[in-house]
Amino acid sequence: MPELPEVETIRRNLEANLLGKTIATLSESTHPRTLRYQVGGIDRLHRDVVGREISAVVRRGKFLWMEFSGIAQRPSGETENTEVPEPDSPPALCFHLGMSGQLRLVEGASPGLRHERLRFTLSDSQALAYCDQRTFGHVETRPLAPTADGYPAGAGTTRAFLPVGLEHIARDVLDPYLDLERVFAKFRSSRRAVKTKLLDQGIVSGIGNIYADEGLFASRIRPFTPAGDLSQREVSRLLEAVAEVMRHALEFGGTSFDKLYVNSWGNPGDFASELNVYGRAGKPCHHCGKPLDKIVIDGRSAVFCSHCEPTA
DNA sequence: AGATACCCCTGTTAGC
DNA sequence: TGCTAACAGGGGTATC
Repeated sequence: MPELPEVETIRRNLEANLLGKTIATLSESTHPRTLRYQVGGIDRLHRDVVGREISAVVRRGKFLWMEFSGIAQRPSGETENTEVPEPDSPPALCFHLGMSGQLRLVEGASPGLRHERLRFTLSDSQALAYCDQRTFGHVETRPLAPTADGYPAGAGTTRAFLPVGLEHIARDVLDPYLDLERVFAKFRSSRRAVKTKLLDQGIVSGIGNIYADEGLFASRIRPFTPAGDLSQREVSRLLEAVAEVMRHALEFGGTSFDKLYVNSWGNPGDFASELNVYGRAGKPCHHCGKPLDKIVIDGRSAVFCSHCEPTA
């Protein structure tokens, strides 16, 4: 289940291997759910990406997108409709991996991977395969528009352009331009569980169930504490704890808890063995040895240590 | 606008 | 042993 560290691991894989390359072809077969947000369907996707040179691989929270250079390199024989001028900036190719999406770098002629939904072959015989077992993920092109705050849109770019439709996704917990005052205000004004607020991608993005539980444990805050009961200092400590766990996880290549997450080379991350609480309900706390508790908060499981997380 | 419920999907696991 | 039911997860949508 890819969260920020897993998506960032993939982003770095792709950035190191795709910059400057051109998308040569796009597989015709796909899964309808994968393209459910693609305006114009696969034909439009094809038109938006084939012949484009990848100029950046960008991430905000759990969303990933590729920017293309301005001039399309159409295969010979295909002509552009000169009645319609190229826009200043081509649409971005956007990915959300959901809980089982994978972006894999493979040989262009290699056989299809399990649950492969799309394949972009590249100018150099490589290909990018998009796989998704549970089809919670999606792929689509979106026009770019200036960011509301004027700062770079996310990790991997200095350009302040965000795909249209992602404006509601807040900056993530590792983003230097995250609006902390807004986060504090959103927490302060809510009676909902702090864990629920952490998972709200419109407040601060990139956090899923794993890193929410781990961050709460690290900052010794119980997940069901009403967000508004926390002091600004506590919220600040919590966000820093989440960020620290994520930076640590990034060094391990992310968390592969149930083998659904692998990097672009098909390799799992190594952070699962470092987890303190997620997936460890009933097992002894690594700090105090007491069995970890598991509760349900707003429909999501939450594992915590009632001894080590005293703030309630 | 915030809270809430529900939906999508499938491989794995728990329980009978 | 073999079946069914529950479960996991993120985010979009609809309703209040």
